[in-house]
Amino acid sequence: MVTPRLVVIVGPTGAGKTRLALELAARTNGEVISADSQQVYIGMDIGTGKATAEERARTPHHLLDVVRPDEEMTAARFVELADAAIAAIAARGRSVIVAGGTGLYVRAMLLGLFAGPPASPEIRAALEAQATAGGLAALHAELAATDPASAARIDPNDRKRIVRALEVHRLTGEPMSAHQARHDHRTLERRYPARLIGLAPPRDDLYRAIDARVDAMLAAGLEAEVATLRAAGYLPPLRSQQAIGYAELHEVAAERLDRVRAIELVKRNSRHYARRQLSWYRADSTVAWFAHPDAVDLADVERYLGGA
RNA sequence: GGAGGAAUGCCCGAGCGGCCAAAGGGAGCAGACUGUAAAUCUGCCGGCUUAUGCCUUCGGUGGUUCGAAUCCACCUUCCUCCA
Repeated sequence: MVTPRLVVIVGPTGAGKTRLALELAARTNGEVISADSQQVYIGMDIGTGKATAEERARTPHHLLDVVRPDEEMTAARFVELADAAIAAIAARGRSVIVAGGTGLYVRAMLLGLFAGPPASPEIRAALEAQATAGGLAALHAELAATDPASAARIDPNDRKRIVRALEVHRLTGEPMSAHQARHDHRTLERRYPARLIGLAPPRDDLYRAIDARVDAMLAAGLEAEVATLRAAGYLPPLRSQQAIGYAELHEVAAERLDRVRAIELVKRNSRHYARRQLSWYRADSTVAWFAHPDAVDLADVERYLGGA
């Protein structure tokens, strides 16, 4: 059995990835896999911009609603689930269309992650304690001693990466950089043949679309969605509740932030996020960019999926 | 009509004779990213393609001074109080 070809649609929020994915799926008898780190959460529909129930009824979607908001989600887990979904779709003889907003997930799916250990809550807690006691600088110094290569690449202020690097070292007795050297993204072959399509509208249009999208989410009941999440006990310290649109509205619900200001912040944070997405994908020279979903040559993509 | 106060870079805002192209924040722009990634982190941000370099800035004009965003005068606009 041959590995299925993938069409992967990437780009910032609000660029029209979902729309394009849907069009492509309809046209090629395909199914959609969402490569989005927030759409995986059950009960977070409006704010994460998930495909609607009708759209999902028409076109099967995968990797949506796979974990509760209080569960851990990781890139590795995403890859497992995506692999299973891809295999299942291919077995049905349908085409696979990936719509990805989360760069790390897309890359992990295409290139894999180094064979390292999963996160260890105990070690992380110990490391965090060490950081609060001796300062982040002390942790970075420790990293410099055990894994100079990683220490050189990781900024002394980048707490999360310092912790992960130290964690990998403690768990495997080997520097993280050694693991990474064995799993070099620059030279690795893709796990699936894929065609990457990037959507990048002119900046002004993108920002306007993002603002409008936030207003539409609010109109669609984002606040009620947050209220439901709260009622279920899903509150901010949770990673899922730190998602843009949710974090700000939780603050409003807790009466710590003015609603109008919160909405401004959601828009601004969405813009910032869009920029980060752009800079992630721009670094990938294999992406073919289009300013608008309509600019994509669907027939050409269809041919690719057909094996041409 | 009278008495005070304020005008700073895209925005907010510090500065109150030299160390100021001017703190800090925001916005904007660029980037990093290998199991928290909608997270986390970095850089740029008056102009000059690079700069320990040059040029033009702190409402306007004119002064004082070796030297002014900082002091003085007048003008303009805004704010507060009295009438």
